[in-house]
Amino acid sequence: MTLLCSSFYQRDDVVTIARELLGKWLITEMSPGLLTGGAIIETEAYQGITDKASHAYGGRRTKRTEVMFQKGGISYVYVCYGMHHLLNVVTSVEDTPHAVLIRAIHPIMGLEIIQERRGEKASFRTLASGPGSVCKALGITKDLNGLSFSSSQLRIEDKNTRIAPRHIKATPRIGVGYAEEDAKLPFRFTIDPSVFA
DNA sequence: CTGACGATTCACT
DNA sequence: GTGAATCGTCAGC
Repeated sequence: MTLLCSSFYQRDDVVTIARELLGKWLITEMSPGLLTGGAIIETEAYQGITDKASHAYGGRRTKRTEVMFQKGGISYVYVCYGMHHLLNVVTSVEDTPHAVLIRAIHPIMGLEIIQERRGEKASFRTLASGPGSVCKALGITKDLNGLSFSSSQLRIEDKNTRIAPRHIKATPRIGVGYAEEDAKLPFRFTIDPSVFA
């Protein structure tokens, strides 16, 4: 296993980072030995203060968004609709609040635990197929906000899975209709899970 | 202190 | 495809 180094996260081009996170493994260990994780198959880039879809748009710096202004390589976890946790990867350098939303993973490790967390009814395909369900599947809550992605509890590993650019689809982001012209930007990146079959 | 709303999910039609 | 659930966050008073 290989952790990503700080120079991966601290680049300024969040769109490139969002593309390159595809195929990397996101892994949590919420209690000792209880590993759950899988390969990232969907991401969205949020381009800091100039992006109307971003929580940091216009340089808005609040208690919640503070962690986005820190150095890249840590998590930004927040609650949406009062019930879902969403996980972001903070990128770029200090005071440049770029972030990548992890929207879906292909579950690989700790499948029984993931199924238990998600409930019996969830099919394999939907175990971690949205940003809220990714967090539920991996046990991610606000407790992990601001944590490094090189932690034992929360980590991203490079398994050297090569994703050909032609397998990456770029489309507009989900649920950001309020962002006016920025809502149309092709900042959502997906790959087909069959890559891992 | 208050009101409005959201980077969503799920059950149901 | 539609609508309800549900509460932390933040701007404004």
